[in-house]
Amino acid sequence: MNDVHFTPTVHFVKRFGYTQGVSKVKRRERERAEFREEVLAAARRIVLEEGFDALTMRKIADAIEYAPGTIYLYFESRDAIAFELCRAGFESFLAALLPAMSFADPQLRLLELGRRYIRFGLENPETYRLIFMEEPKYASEAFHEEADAADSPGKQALALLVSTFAELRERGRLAIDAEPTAIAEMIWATMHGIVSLKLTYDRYPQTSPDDLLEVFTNVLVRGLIKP
Amino acid sequence: MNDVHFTPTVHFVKRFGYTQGVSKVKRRERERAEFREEVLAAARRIVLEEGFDALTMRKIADAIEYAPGTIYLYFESRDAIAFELCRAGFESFLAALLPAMSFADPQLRLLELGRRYIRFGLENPETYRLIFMEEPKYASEAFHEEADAADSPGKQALALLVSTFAELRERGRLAIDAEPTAIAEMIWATMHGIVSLKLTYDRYPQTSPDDLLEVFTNVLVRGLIKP
DNA sequence: GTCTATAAATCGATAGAC
DNA sequence: GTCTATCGATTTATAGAC
Repeated sequence: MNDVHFTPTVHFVKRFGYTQGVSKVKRRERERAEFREEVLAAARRIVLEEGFDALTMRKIADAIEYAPGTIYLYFESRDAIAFELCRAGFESFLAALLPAMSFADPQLRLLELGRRYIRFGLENPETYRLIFMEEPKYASEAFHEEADAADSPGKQALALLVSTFAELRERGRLAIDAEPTAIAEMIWATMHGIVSLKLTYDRYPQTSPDDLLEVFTNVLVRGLIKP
Repeated sequence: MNDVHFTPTVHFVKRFGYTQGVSKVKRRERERAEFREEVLAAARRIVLEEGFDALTMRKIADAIEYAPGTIYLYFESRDAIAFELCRAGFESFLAALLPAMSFADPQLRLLELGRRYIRFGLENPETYRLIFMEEPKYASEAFHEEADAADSPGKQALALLVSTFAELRERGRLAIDAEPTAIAEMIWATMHGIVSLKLTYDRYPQTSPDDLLEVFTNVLVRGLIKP
C-alpha cells in the first residue's frame, strides 16, 4: 500500500525550505492524521448503525460535514477506508485478548481468553462483523497481510490460543491426542459460532452467550484437560 | 404476506367463467409456479457465483431471458425473492439433517447430525450463507415465521438436536448438568463456527472442517456423554 | 403477458472554480 | 484544501405500447 498522500515531503520542502524547520510539516501531518481518524470514526459509526453495505462516501462526508470529494484527498478509495477499518479492527481485537495472557495457569488463561473473545464480539458488533463475518475481501487481506517481520494482529490473536494448548500438551495435561493448532481452531470456531449466531439472530439461540460459553467450558474441562 | 399475484381468481372467473372448468386456471397456476421456480433457480445461481449483494432484478432477468419488469408480475419485489430463497433454504437444510434421525442410538445420531450439518454447509455455500450468515433481515423472518401449526423448518432443525440431548438425559447418559436446549445450541454454535469460518476465510482455519469436527466430537464424547 | 423506455434514486469518483 | 457540479454507471420499480 503505497499511499502517496503520506509522503508530501517534496512539496513541503519546496514550499517552506528546510531552513524553516519541520514544525509546519509535522503540523500538516498531524492534521492529516486527524482528518483520517475522523473519517474512520464516522465510517465505524455508519457500519455499526446501518451495516457495511451502507458505508458510502456520501454518508461519511455528511457525517463529518465535508464534501464527498474532499475525502478522496485523504483516502484513495472506499476500499482503502474499508481495509483500514479491518486493520484497526484486528488490532483492537488482539488488544482485547492480550490481558488474558497474564494468567500463568493455561487452563485459567483459556477460560479468560474465551470470556474476552465473546465480550469483544458482543461489545463491538460492528468491528466483529467487519473482520469475521462480512465480505472476506478486506478482512482476509488484513488477516493475511505480512507485516515487516511479525504476523498480522489476526494471526497473533490465534497464536495466543495455539500457544496455550502447546503449553498444556507440554505439561502432559491434554486428555486427547490432537495437534494444538487443531484444538485451538476448534475452540476458535465455537467462540465464533456463539458470537456470530447472537449477532445474526436476536432471538436464537435462546441460551445466552455466557451460558453457552459455560456449557462449552464445562465440556472442555471434563473432556480435554487433565487436572 | 398477501401476495395479490397468488389470487387472480376474480380475473380468471370473469374471463373464462366457471362453466369452462378449471383446467385452464390450473394450467395458468402451473405455468405461474414454473416461472417463479425459474426465477428462484436463477437467483440461487447468482447468489452462489457472485454473492447476495449481486442479486439484482436485472441479472435475474438476463439469466432467464426476460425483461426486468416481467419479474414484477410474479414477485412483489427483490425482497420477496430473497425471502423465498431463505424459506426454501431452511427447508433443504432440514431435509439434509433428517436422515440422521434413523439412528436409534442418540450418540451415533448426534455424530451423524454434525457430519450432515457440516456437509450441507460446505456443499451448499450459497444457501448456507443466505440463511445463517447474510443480512439477518430475510433469514430471521424465515426462521421465526410461524407456519399454520408447525414450527418453521429452521426451528425444526434445531429441535432435532434438542430432542437428541433430551433423550440422552432421560437415559442418564449426560455427564454434566445442563439443559438440553443449552447443550444443543452450544453444538449448533460450534457447527456454525466451523462452517462459517471455512466459508469466510479460505486459508484459516488451517485444520479441515472434518478434522475440526473430529476433535470436537472426541472432546464431546469424553466430556459430555457417558458410555 | 411481455416488451421497450424511462423515471427517480444512489452510487464511486473526478474536474475545475475559488 | 475545500467546495460545487457533474459524469457515468447502476439500481429498483413503473408506464405504456403491442
